[in-house]
Amino acid sequence: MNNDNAPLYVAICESLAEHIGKQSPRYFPKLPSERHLMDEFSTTRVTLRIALSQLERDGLIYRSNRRGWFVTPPKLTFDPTARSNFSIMAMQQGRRPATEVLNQQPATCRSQAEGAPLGLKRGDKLVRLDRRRSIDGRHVLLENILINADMMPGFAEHDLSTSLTTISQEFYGIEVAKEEVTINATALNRFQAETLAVADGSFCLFISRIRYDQDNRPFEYDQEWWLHNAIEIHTRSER
Amino acid sequence: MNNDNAPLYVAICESLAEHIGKQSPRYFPKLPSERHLMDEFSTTRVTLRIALSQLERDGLIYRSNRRGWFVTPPKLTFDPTARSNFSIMAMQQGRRPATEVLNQQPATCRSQAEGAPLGLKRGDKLVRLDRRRSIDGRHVLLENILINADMMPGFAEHDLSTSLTTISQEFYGIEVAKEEVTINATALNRFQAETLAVADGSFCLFISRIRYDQDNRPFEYDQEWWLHNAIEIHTRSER
DNA sequence: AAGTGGTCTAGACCACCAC
DNA sequence: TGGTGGTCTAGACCACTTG
Repeated sequence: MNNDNAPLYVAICESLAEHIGKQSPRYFPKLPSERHLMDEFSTTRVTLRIALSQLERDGLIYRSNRRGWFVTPPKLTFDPTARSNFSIMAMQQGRRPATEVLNQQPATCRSQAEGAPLGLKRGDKLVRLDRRRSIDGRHVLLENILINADMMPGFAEHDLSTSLTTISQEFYGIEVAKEEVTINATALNRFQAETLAVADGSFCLFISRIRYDQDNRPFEYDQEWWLHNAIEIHTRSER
Repeated sequence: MNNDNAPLYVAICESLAEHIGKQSPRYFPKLPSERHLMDEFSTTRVTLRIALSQLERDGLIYRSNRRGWFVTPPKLTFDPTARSNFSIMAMQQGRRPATEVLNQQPATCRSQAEGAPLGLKRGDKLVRLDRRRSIDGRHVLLENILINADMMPGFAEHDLSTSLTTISQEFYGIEVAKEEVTINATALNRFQAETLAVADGSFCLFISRIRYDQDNRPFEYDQEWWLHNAIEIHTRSER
């Protein structure tokens, strides 16, 4: 059955993975407790947790902080270059999206470094916006957004739980003419992990984006941290 | 100095991270042995390894299998939609690239599933090509490539450690007219990890790519596993 | 041959979540 | 309030790398 020379934790992984694979593709239950699983596989908690961490890396299971381990739902397919947005894409894929505004403040640029992506200097006006987004009730994404407030006066008075691109278009006539996207694999810091209710250091995809208008002026800088098991990026290029 | 309520492993992370940050940006040494660090921080190996794993997730350090922990060199910036290739991009960024052909065989399609990305049926001719690519002597990328052999007869007779796109162009007049790219965060399996000389289950970015020619026929299916700390994806889209 | 990382055991205490 | 996950201790043996 199992490769005899493989470490114990690999055998546990395989056994759990097989078991999860048999589940209904629409049912994503909590796993039994660590102590229960430890007994089941006749091992210690340390070893069991190595196995669980491995399955977490593979993306098969995830943990909700202090609540336990759960089977991971399917990833959301996301095209960073598409003329779409989070909510529309989620609903098109039969999922239930939600957006919460965590923090929303008209402010001024704190430093040269903060303003650099938007070409702003210290003291220039901007809007800071932090949002948390969920799929089917599970928090999957944290966003820190900076907006050039001089280009869009009164921006913070709109309902910022909706599509920012739509607001830019309809109220300010600003279109996304160019976009620069950067993708990195990294880990959540303590605060981010807490906000998403996952373990400190959870793996994530960090996507940052600078949006330029028709006159090639950067007007929005977007930083997104996605749980690594919640997103698949799909894009296409024609030449 | 440290947050008193933070777990010990977080304090160890911070201390090591600070120390690494002070290093020269061109020097990427091996860390002291785990037992040495365990003494230095007056803790046990289990706890120390949690800290090291955390720094590994952050991308600050990596491990070379059974040889120890090392400071991570800068990431390679990679544009999957650019008219460029691995070697050119690496050299442009002042790095020393290398490519090894691990396996190269003219063969036939084994199953419906294997041939699906290229629209091939069981028994159709294809070329299987596995390559390993390195930056400055460090293995960072594993590739499994399938090529439609009927579209490019004798493909396997070329030097397949060079740019496949160039071979397609120069010998068969086939250009990349469209590309579909998928990016997932996942983990290496045992075999892949061994081939890259890293620990089983190392975190990676999985990039798959289907290339279509001028007549919209898929001719190459490329699967790439990048060490997560070796690559940053950067792309731009104009509208 | 010595030392290293990879794996594993058998416990422990605490803070938090769900009942 | 009981059980859970989060964290930590103090050992151990083995396979492999390095000198």
